[in-house]
Amino acid sequence: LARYKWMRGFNVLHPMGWDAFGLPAENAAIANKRHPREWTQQNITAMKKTHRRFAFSYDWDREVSTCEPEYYRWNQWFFLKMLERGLAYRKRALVNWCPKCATVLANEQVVKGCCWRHEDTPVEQRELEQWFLRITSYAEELLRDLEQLEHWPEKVRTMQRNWIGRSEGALVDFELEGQAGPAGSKITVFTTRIDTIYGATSIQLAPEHPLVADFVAQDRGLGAKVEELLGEQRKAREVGDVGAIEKHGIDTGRLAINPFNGERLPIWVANYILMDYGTGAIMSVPAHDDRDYEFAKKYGLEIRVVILPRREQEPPAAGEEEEPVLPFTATDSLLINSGPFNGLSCAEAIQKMARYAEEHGFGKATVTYRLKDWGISRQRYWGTPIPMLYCEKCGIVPVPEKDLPVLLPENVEITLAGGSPLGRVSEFVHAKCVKCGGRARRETDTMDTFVDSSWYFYRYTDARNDREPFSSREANYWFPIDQYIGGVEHAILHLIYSRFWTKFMRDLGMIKNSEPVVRLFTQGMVIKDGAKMSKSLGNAVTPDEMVARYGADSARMYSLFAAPPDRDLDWQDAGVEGIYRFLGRVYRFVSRHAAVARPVGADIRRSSVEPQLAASQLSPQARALQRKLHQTIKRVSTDFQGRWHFNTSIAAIMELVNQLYATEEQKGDGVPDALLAEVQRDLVLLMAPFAPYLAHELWEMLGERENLLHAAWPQYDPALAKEEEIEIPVQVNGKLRSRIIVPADAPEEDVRQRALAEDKVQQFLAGKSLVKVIIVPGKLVNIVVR
RNA sequence: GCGAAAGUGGCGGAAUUGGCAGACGCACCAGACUUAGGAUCUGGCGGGGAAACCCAUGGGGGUUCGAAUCCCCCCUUUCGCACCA
Repeated sequence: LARYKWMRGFNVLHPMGWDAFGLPAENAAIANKRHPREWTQQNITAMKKTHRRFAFSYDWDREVSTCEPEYYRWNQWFFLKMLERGLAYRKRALVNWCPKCATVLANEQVVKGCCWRHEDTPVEQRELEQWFLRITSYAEELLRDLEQLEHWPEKVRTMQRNWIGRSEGALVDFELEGQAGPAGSKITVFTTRIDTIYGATSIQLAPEHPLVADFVAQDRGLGAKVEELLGEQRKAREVGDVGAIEKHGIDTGRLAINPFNGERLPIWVANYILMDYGTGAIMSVPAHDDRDYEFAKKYGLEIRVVILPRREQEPPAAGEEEEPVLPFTATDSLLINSGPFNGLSCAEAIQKMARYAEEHGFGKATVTYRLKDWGISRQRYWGTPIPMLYCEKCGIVPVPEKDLPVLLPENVEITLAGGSPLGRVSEFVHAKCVKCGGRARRETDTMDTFVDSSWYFYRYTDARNDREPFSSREANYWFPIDQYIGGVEHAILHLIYSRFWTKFMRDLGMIKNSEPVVRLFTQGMVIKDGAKMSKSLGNAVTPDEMVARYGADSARMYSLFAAPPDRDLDWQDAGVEGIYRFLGRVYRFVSRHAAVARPVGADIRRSSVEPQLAASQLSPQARALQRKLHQTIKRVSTDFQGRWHFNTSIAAIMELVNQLYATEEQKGDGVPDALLAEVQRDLVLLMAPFAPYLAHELWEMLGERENLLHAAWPQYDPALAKEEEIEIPVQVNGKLRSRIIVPADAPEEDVRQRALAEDKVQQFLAGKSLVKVIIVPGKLVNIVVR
């Protein structure tokens, strides 16, 4: 895979290092078979072997692996820093569980109800004690700063915006009538439409709402029905289609008081209310909310209109509907039936009513996010141990900084049995409490490996540092990253975690930047017969086979030629063969003509062998070749600097080679050796990024002594790239009728005369009157007649 | 349902700003060289037509001297979001 990624041409453009690649993702069994360090070492060795051969600009001294003890230490150190600042906490929660991975997943790691690595495996919901990182305390900033990431794809920014899901609204307390239980005596609802509160006709609670437990305690009959609702909701979640759930609810028989008008509203429990959004409780306003309307219709609840389409205070005209069509959810309207708030616009009412609630102590304006805290506990062998102890006497005790790192034990019996693999290693589990010296149990969960990837690139700047994660001086020199490359699949995973981590490190005073990455480029995926190629799902295309058959150059060059890198690539084996043929064509040409170019002792740092070949002294054919060369250098160079559309770069090189063959066919008439030598030399340099093996071999064949990698990139001369004569299409009324060949710098009047003089043009002019002649210099002539 | 991106020959794709639609490659056809060709080289290759010419960038309108490109409506595909209160 590493080779493949390289073939796509991305790693070579990455100045700092490689991705935390090769995490064994297939399944927990494979993942846990070996010590992560061993696994990674193996990968690094393989990478080095591959990259030495291809090597461009890697700095091997900076090697970092996220499973080195030093890396564990700093992960753990960061964790303790978060703990100190209240950003890491432990709670019992319903979490996503992938049965294949045998581990917990964060919300971000669930795709359509399935594990992000096993798209065919629905996640289950389990209740577990877990460690969480409070990414939500950065929600506002993570959202706001998206605005300044102007060099990120809009798509990724939108996805993050949606994921954070900011929503402005209000909290309102409804007092409970009757006996209160341990969960308290009021229900707090979250609403974005406080302006409709006079239309509320019931309260709906999530089945897991704490108050529901109180109700059940007081009314045994309720319990079973609530369980049923909860079951329906969990099932819908596992299927990943909460939206399609059929709404069900039960009346608890209890009442709550609307603080605005003192009305008593029935309290229901419903299967479509989610405990983990807002407060897990809503006020139901059937007239002005689609879902509430559907629910009220089903159960015959009262529907009360409190918003009317705006009518500028005037009575409706004759025949105009008095009542809006329900449910009426527009907000550019007026309040009615709302006591003192009648006649206000919705927007006004939202403000005033929230303020009113706050003044009277039963509510306030607030902001809610869809983003939830990041659950990082994983029940795997792979990962950084969470540095915590559970003491029988002292409770939860962090491992002190001086005792870090807590390392993974070496010899672990790996099975797919439930629970953390570390839990079965008694030497690891049994520990002494650092506070009281008594018996303590070590945390046996490890951290999500996304923790590793959240800051690995900072470590690259100072990989050998054993006193701190990295020095601020180094990091501030290098950061933020100018150009980051990866797939869109990390839009709300890695790319949001690492933004969070960066902001946290900034708040620790370690770095100055608030964002890790200035420019983000998301490359397309490789698709073969509809199947996509990925680390976790395996290779739809087997690079090794392609490499064995056609060589790495062909396979790599094809992958760049077949589509621009930001688009998905539809892999076709026949295409690789085409490139293979092209490379053969280049090889054969240079083999035949290498003898003209043996610049013994030539200065390798000069951009060309013979830059001063006077254009005027060349035969037309030689001049054409020279022009083509300079045009090609120009095209390839600008593609590298601009859009990275290497497919067109390669097409340009192919055109140059085609022209070389055409020239050769005509017996090379009048092409001086010096020119041919220059063309071949530059051709090899242009090809080097795409076909390095071949380029190196041809380079030697041309008699070059020094390493190709040290040679300067060829330069083009705009004057030599320029055409002396150009062909200009001549249109009549926008239709192509003729072409004329004129000197490139011909004055407009000449072009006009030539165009009008054309026979074809005259034919179309006959019997009509000339309206005007449009001349786009160097491009075209359009003659308008009527 | 909401949002975004895309739709160009038999196929992958070119056309950076409104200016020759189809670069480059694959596939296919023909020729050359050959004992042979699944090698190589050369040529052809959007559709219709004998030709002149006409038609063609998902469909329909529009702006313009001129539209694959800009605007409006519609269709299709892909991706993201979706009882988020």
